[in-house]
Amino acid sequence: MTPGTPPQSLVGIGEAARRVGVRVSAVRFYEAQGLVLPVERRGGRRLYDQEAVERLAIVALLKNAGFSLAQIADLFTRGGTGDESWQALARERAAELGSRIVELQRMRDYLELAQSCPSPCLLACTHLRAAIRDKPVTAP
Amino acid sequence: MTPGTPPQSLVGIGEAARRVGVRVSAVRFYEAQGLVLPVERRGGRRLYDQEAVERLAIVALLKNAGFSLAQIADLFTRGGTGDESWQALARERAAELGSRIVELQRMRDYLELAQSCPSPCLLACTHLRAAIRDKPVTAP
DNA sequence: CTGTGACCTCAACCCGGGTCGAGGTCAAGG
DNA sequence: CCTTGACCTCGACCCGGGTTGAGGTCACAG
Repeated sequence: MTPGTPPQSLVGIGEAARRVGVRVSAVRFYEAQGLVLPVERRGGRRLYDQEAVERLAIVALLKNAGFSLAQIADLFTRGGTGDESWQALARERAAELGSRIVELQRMRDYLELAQSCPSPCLLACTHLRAAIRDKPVTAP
Repeated sequence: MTPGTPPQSLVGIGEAARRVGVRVSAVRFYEAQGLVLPVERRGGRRLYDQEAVERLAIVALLKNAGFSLAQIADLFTRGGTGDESWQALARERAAELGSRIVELQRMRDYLELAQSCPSPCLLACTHLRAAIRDKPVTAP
């Protein structure tokens, strides 16, 4: 073996899934969707190196952040330059996340206000009523 | 007609849905799930008053904030006092929302960093790699 | 009287994102 | 030798959250 190449520590699908915190079935599913690949197969079995496990972890991370599998695939398959670069897409997504965050913050604020509301039912809570009156409930 | 009772302005399901920004089919679906009810039916047709439309709007709002229909139903059907009060549940949900917000903020920060990353592919982006190394990628 | 439009019910279907189970292969250990 | 455990494939199934379509009922306009 060429010197300087350590054992690489390949792991099976079970171990890979465990490390990333997803189920084995999900890993296979992601593979079927083209999101992740084992570095190699030995006797039919998938083997993952550090790189591949990290890729899986990135999928899990993005998914957890609310991206759909299709969006993740899109991020992965784009090139690094131009208008259609992955950076451009990342910018878009970051902006979307930004507005999502603002929405959630408003919601959290309402819920916190609501905690000190004496109404016997959430539906009677004036804070929540206020929340919906802020929005285009009664639209154009 | 008793004096002092204005026409109440009842609207049909189409108008109610339009005001809240959801589809008619979704309104019926929510009704089937017990989340919302028309104030009355005339000749089989659902009629909604301001109150009912607001309730629908609250459903839409909560859903948009990431609550499942079951969670929303739970919020609605709880009483106003004690350990199982809707306020208590609102507190829990607010806390969950809080951690969700933090996660999303981290993700947004990573994506923003990533925009200035020269890698030809997102998978090579060191910022994102950093993101996953912060987490329990390689677990216990 | 006949459209047209808004509404009704009910069952079937769709999509995303997986999960499950049957039936089979392999390697290592007792 | 035989079991055990981890893995394989493939097709069926599940759940949430709706959407669609067929077939029918109204009310009002022309």
